[in-house]
Amino acid sequence: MTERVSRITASDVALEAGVSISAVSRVFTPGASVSSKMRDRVLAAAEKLDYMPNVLARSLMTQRTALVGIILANFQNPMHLTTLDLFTSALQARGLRALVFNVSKGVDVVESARQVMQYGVDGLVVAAASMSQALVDQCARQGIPLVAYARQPRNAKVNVVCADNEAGGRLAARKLIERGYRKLAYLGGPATTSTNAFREKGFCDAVGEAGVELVARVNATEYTYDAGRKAAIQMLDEHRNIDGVFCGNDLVAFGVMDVARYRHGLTIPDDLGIIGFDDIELASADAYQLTTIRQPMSDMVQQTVDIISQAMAGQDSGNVKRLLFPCTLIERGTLR
Amino acid sequence: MTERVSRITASDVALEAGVSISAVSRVFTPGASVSSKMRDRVLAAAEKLDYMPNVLARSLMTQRTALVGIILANFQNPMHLTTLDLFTSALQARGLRALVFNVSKGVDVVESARQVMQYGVDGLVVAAASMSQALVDQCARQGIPLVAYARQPRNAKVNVVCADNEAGGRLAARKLIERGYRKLAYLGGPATTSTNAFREKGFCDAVGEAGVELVARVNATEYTYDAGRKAAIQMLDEHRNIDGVFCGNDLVAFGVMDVARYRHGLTIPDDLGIIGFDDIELASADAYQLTTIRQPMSDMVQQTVDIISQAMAGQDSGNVKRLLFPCTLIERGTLR
DNA sequence: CTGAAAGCGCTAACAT
DNA sequence: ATGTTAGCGCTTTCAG
Repeated sequence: MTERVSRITASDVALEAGVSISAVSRVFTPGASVSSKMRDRVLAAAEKLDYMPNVLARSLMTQRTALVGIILANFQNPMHLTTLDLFTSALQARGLRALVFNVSKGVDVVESARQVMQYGVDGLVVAAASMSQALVDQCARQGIPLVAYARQPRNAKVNVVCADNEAGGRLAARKLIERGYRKLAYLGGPATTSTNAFREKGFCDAVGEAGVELVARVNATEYTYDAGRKAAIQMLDEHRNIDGVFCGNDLVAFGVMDVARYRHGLTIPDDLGIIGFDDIELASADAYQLTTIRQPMSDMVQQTVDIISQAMAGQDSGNVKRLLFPCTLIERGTLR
Repeated sequence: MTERVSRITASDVALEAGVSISAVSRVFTPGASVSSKMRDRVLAAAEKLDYMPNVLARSLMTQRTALVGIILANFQNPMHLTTLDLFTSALQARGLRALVFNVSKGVDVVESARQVMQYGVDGLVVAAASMSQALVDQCARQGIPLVAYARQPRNAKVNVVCADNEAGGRLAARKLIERGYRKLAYLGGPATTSTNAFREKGFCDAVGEAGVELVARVNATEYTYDAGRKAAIQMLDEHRNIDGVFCGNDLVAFGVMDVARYRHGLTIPDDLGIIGFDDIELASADAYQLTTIRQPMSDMVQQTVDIISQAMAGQDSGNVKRLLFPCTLIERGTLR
């Protein structure tokens, strides 16, 4: 019984307005060349029939879809809701749409990328996930701008927008040492992630250079509270003398703090100093008051979208960009 | 210098394999009718040229895009990262893709819906955002399945998948009363949201029916920690005798707990009982150990995707579905 | 400024 | 089972 009326097309509007199809097309094409008389007639007919151009059909001719693929791993880290928030907003502000792919649960990044490319995306951002040479090549071949977001791949031929995690690690080390902590530990995120690698390197290098003892160096299996808690239990049980720890992210830091307080009865920041990473909303909660390192997410996303839209506009300088954004320490109450 | 090679098309493959274009098309069409000899030749050529069919061109004929629009407000509530996680996964599992729209910051839902429809989406889910009659009508007219997710609109003519928030509110009230709390308060989310309205109604009704005193009835401006904290400061300052509060969500509950503990020196659960909503990861953190109400998100998302894909398959019974999912109480440490 | 005609990459009858 | 022929809804020369 459902009257399955197919969508109104340009020719319907043309008929209604008594003009040609091309006329309709021109009215709906930004850089047009239409008389105001024509525009009014067409617009009236379109309004009446509730017409909207079919972007897909259009893209077949224009070779532009205004679609930007976002491949995101790690839907566990609450920070990435902000990532998606910022990306969708920034894209929408430029008239672009986000085609989101989830590669969390063992989904193949390369396969996802292939699928996303079948939609003729005008750009691709791979956020917090690794990517293959094949993917990079394919994008290059098809002239699709590709940017690795919040990731520092080894591959030199791809745009990178990322926090300067290594500098962030050094910053954490310097601050801990400056405040008198002398038995330091690193409790990072998954060993496989590039964020972990750089934060760890920066931290450990700076600790070593200062001649301070690095008591432990552990990885949580995920960037989550539970994983942080589990890792902390093991680490703190084994090394009772740790007095300062730099954590892979805020969630992991919360896990460490809870284990320290509720399992070992330690006082923060006197017995144990803590630094996190990301500055999520709850970092400022009274229960944690976490001193942490913030990355300029807004700027990073904006830059990413800029790179993509510039490349789309053909203002592509051709050479890839590697943008590392400085992190800042947000002082709260977990350092003495 | 960049050799802007346009994408490989079916005719390129046909040429390479020495067959017709239709043959190529058939090989890449699931319900095919191709000899294995042909399939091999085409596949070999496709492989060699790295061909992938253009889904947009295809959808022009098939009238299917495999695109499902997700219009989401409230990118502040960390629970919705789970929402997006589940939706993208469930859609991908069915070969569908998520076209995500952000209507957080004063973006018009109806306008977003129009834009999303220009992409010829096969389905539309409006998550945690209000929708207009116009949108409902337009979807109906074009035969696009539409479901309101985590929302209970007044409009009767739209599919609804939502937690039974009213029952959840009653559950909270009963539990608080059962544990001996007698000066109750409701500290909900934004007054404009349907979730708040139903949770509030259920809670207040049940409190009233039990003849227990409802001391305060307040709304946080957002479903966030900060908003919860602000509202709690005011509420707890004004009403010192409150001994039990049901919160709009877990984040708000954290705010209330922190104000109670760190500003008023109250002990939870002895001086004050707390119940939250959502059961986010941190609800189980040692620092909070929040007793809360969980909605079956997985089931809800699965049902939503089912409704959409059934409608797409034409197995549409025609009548709209209104599914209210039961909530369950997760006991931790904020009730005596 | 406007209309006619060709064609974007693909699928779906229709023949063979 | 395969090739041929028409389009899907739109943009874009090209004439006028």
